[in-house]
Amino acid sequence: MQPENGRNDQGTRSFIEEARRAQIVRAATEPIAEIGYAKASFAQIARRAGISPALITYHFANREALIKQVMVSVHSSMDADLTLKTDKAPGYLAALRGLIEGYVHYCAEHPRELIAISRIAANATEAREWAEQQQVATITELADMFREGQQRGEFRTFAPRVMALTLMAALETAPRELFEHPETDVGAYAGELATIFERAVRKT
Amino acid sequence: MQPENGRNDQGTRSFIEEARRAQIVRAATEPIAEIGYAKASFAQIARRAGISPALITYHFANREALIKQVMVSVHSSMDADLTLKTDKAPGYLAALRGLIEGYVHYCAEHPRELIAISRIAANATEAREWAEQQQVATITELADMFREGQQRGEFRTFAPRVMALTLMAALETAPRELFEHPETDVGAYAGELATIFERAVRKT
Amino acid sequence: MQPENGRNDQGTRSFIEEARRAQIVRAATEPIAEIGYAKASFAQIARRAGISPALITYHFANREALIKQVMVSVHSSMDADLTLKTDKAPGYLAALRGLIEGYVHYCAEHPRELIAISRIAANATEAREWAEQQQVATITELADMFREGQQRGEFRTFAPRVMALTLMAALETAPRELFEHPETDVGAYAGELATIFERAVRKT
Amino acid sequence: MQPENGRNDQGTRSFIEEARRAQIVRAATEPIAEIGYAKASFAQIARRAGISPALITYHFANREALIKQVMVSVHSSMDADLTLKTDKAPGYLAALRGLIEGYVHYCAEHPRELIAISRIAANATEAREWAEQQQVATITELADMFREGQQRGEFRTFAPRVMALTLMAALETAPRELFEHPETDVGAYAGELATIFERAVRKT
DNA sequence: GATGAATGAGTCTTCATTCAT
DNA sequence: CATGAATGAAGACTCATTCAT
Repeated sequence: MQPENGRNDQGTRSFIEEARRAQIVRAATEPIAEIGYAKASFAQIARRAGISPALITYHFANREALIKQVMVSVHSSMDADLTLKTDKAPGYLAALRGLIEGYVHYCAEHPRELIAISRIAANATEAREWAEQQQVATITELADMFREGQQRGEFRTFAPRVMALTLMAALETAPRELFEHPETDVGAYAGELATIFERAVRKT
Repeated sequence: MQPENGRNDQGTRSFIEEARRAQIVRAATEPIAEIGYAKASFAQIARRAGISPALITYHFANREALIKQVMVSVHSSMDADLTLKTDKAPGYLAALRGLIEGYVHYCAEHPRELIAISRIAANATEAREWAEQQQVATITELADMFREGQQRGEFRTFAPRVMALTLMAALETAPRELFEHPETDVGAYAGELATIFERAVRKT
Repeated sequence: MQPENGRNDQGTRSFIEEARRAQIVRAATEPIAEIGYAKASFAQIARRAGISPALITYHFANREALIKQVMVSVHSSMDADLTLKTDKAPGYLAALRGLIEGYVHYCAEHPRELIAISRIAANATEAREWAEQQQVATITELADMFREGQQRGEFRTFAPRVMALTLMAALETAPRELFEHPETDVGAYAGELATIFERAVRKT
Repeated sequence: MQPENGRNDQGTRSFIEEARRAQIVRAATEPIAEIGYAKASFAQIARRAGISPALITYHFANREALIKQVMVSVHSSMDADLTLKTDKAPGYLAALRGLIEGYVHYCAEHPRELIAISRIAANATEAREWAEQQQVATITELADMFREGQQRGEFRTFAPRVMALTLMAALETAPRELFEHPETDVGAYAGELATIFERAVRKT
């Protein structure tokens, strides 16, 4: 009998429950990144996790739910990592550079996760909607940051949303480049990218 | 029976044959853009084209062949359109601006096609390989353009490949934005994007 | 509009009609022998005949009808050939030898036709029924021949039907052997086979 | 999901797994014998087995695998049965008679199985290859037996291969005759057939 | 908690057959 | 007479999902 997908009466999940879910989510990431969303079947994922396919359905209501959880997990662990690195920058220009370099380095360390979520975003309807909301939020945050930078006089006048979109796009293209060209000098890549946007936003 | 996938002895296709192929390719574009590559089944495409699923197989050897043709068609009509608009720019900075603005305007006119090929590129093996070669070529061209601009002294010193990747990413994000926010002022979007890269590459 | 499958008001077929049918039947034989009954599609047959698949349906009511005609044609041309060679044997033993040797030589000359009909017999229901009637007739004839030979005192006492079945089987296995082992000495094969049955039927 | 076609880590199959496979193989035999290899679809077989077509794919990698298993199973159970009956014959003539009579009696008991494999052998590529190897081996064995019998002086001089082929053909025609004429006196049939070959091989 | 067995819905594809031209 | 275009029925096969154990 299903545990109403892992929640008991208090809506919480047991420890072991949570551990299994995490294991499955992790096991799902690689096949998606490597053979694509469509071919990453439960059979594939289960084999990699060393469990039976039926167990996936036991822990996740359906495929969409699992896929969405992959997105959520990758996003949240990335957020956790990046929040540590950025926050305490001395100004907006510096914060921008910090953000970009932090993200690029994160990409270099977790290429598969990020490729997986890009694959998911291109396919899974429900997960994409969630991701789009996230993205809307992120873009809004970035745009706000740009706007504030402009108000403080650190940034020139430009359309914050266009800049935010462009930055997002530039960041999201990093994982694949780093994955497909592992010889890339990550620090240089990060620095160049930061410089591009620094010049794009700064006055003069 | 099959017309050996549409080629007669001279390797040509009849007019009606060509028209059907084009119709099917067009009909395939929308579902791919809207519900994703994986769910755009023959049944979906055929329903939208008002034909039977078997007719698709009659005109295309298999799914991959259809999908690839979608890519090729979109690319070639885009190339045709863009080639007209660009070429005769008076310098590298102007060429860059012309390229960006031209592309953005094209996106505004054909958002579904471009979204479709981005979805395909994220999934279809054979079509992706073709698309990746195209992309590699495009990036190389862009990088070459940047390099030449540097040699002519119009551009500052920067890593051409990183700039090319970033530009590609920025361009490829345009269709979705314009599709999802139809109220966007296309001219302004194009101008802002061009300015971003202008500042990113120019000296001073 | 269909010519009621090639028959005009008098139930006859025009010359050209007949020629096409013969051409199609001939063209059908080889693919069946070579790639098997199941894979010998109209497309295959039509390509080999240099006509369109639709024309086959135009001349034959359906697949079964074509297949059956292949059987009928092969049988009748074989009968025509063998009748010439056998009839005037001086006795039953000699007739038996003549029959066997004639058949084996015919196999050596027309292996594909005979392989084709064996393939058909193993599959096509309607054609098989016709072939079985033929076979019943042939076996009856052979059995009658054996019975007469016994009455004339040329043959020993044995069950004519079992002998007839065995002879049929032995004859029908010849085409494949000759086709797969083209180096076989046909005359020797025919002689050995004739001797086997000679010894099986003769007195002492 | 699929049990990697029925094999667990030790390469073994569970009892229930094995039982289902056997059931499916049995269920496949009849349609093949009755309506032919080509028309014995998964749907047919599944209906007769009282299971869903998908379950066949669950237990067998693909159609070829199932078909081959039918061949293998029939052959092995026949071999097991015949080995018991023959072996201890006092001489080559007696062995020959024992073989023929044993086989004919086996045919009388399992006509459908033997008809099925003859149908398969005429069609299925992969299974046919396996069957042809078996047949080649059998013919070689028979030919060797004849050759030895000649060396021992029990048999007259004749071409062993032709005799072996003829015997094979005679044996393989038995199932159909016994199936279509159930009133046949099996013992008489077997005896007559044995006598035919006895006379064909013996000296004098 | 976990799984092996089973299935139904859905995939692409093949093919004989139809029909307007 | 002949065919290119088109289709419906059927094929094997995939896969997320269910359920008894």
